[in-house]
Amino acid sequence: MVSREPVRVAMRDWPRVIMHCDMNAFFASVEQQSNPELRGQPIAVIGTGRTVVTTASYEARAFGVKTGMNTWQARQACPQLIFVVGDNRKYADTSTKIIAMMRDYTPQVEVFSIDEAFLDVTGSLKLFGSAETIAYRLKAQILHELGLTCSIGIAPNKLLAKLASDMQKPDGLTIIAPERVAEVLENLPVKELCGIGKQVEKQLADLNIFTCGQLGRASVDRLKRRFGINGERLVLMGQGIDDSPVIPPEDEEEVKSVGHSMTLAQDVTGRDALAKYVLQLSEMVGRRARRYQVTGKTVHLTIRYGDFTTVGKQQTRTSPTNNSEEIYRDAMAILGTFDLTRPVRLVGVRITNLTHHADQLPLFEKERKKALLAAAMDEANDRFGEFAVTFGSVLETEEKGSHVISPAWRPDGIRRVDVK
DNA sequence: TCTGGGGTCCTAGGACCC
DNA sequence: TCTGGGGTCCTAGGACCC
Repeated sequence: MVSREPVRVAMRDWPRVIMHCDMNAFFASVEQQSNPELRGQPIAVIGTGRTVVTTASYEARAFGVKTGMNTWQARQACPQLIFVVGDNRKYADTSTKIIAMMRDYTPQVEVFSIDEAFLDVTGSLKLFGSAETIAYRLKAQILHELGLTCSIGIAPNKLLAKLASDMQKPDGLTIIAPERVAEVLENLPVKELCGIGKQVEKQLADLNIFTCGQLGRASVDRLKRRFGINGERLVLMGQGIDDSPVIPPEDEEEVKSVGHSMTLAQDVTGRDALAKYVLQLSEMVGRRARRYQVTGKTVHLTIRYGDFTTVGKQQTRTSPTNNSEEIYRDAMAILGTFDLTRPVRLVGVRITNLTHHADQLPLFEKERKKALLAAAMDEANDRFGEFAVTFGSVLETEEKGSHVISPAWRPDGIRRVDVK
């Protein structure tokens, strides 16, 4: 069923041959490669401020260090743990190199996150022999050039390829052939499928559905009543059916929202104290929106109180904007409607309802000046680093938007990998 | 010293218009 | 004057993924 050793599977008979490649402990492995002293050591990649473990090396995992632990918990699990503050640029650069290697085998590469990708290699089999050959060559190339390992799953669709890549870690290669699908899924807990989280798992358990086998045999009508339009998809997932295509970056849908949020170093009370964070976030959002050439008609502000209750409000404008000051003004107007006598832990600003613009300047003098000023500030920021120049009190804040990192973080340029 | 950050999609209710 | 229904836009919140 699931093969550890190479098996000669006649993949040319498969309707589609999909690979999923998942980098092993990506951030931690990159750090261990760039600093030999960290190799073989238990390390945890973290952010700054109130942070959690983003990635633990396999050495650290052996002690029970897990993603999502705070630093105190991680230290408890492994006293000799070495903490490394993550470096997004480094991971983005490495990721870009890996994507480029993948594109040597097929243009059909979907960047799922900074450390995961799907490849549709159906059309590449003739040239390279088999998907296994491609997988081995890709693994060897990534190991040789970057010193990194990955786990690869090969299956007839994305759902199963992703499941397969998860089955052997690190450095695995797992094939789920069409004729083995039913066997693999029969006793597999539903939670193992990508798309089924804790809540769906619980609701399925209420219906006495625990395994994919049971899910696949469930009544579509019954699941539709519980899950609405997702009911049918769930049954199909249980059967291992998934027709979703591999979508290369150039065919990706346009981005639908742009936002930033930050957990503050300490809980903060009061509008005035929060204003500078809202300002900084608005500037970050505006700057990125301008870089993407999008404007947003709706501004969202999110607040998380010290007790972790999270509230948000949105406000739709008469005209879309990507101007930091305008975003800031709207965000502050929303902020004023919340109870700010309670300690606030997190603040977030986001714009949605986006319009995508061609490269052009506004028609009216006032708007044109604003846009030119913003463009000049963007250029300075790009050259001198984030937040070197801004219109306000951002420089007074201690936290320079410490961009806490995540393996799912999409670096600039990854979304739009050049075809050439 | 519990609990990060950036997204997408879905639901459900209300306003408003035809 | 009263009634129903569909479409669109908006808002709040939550599930889920990395």
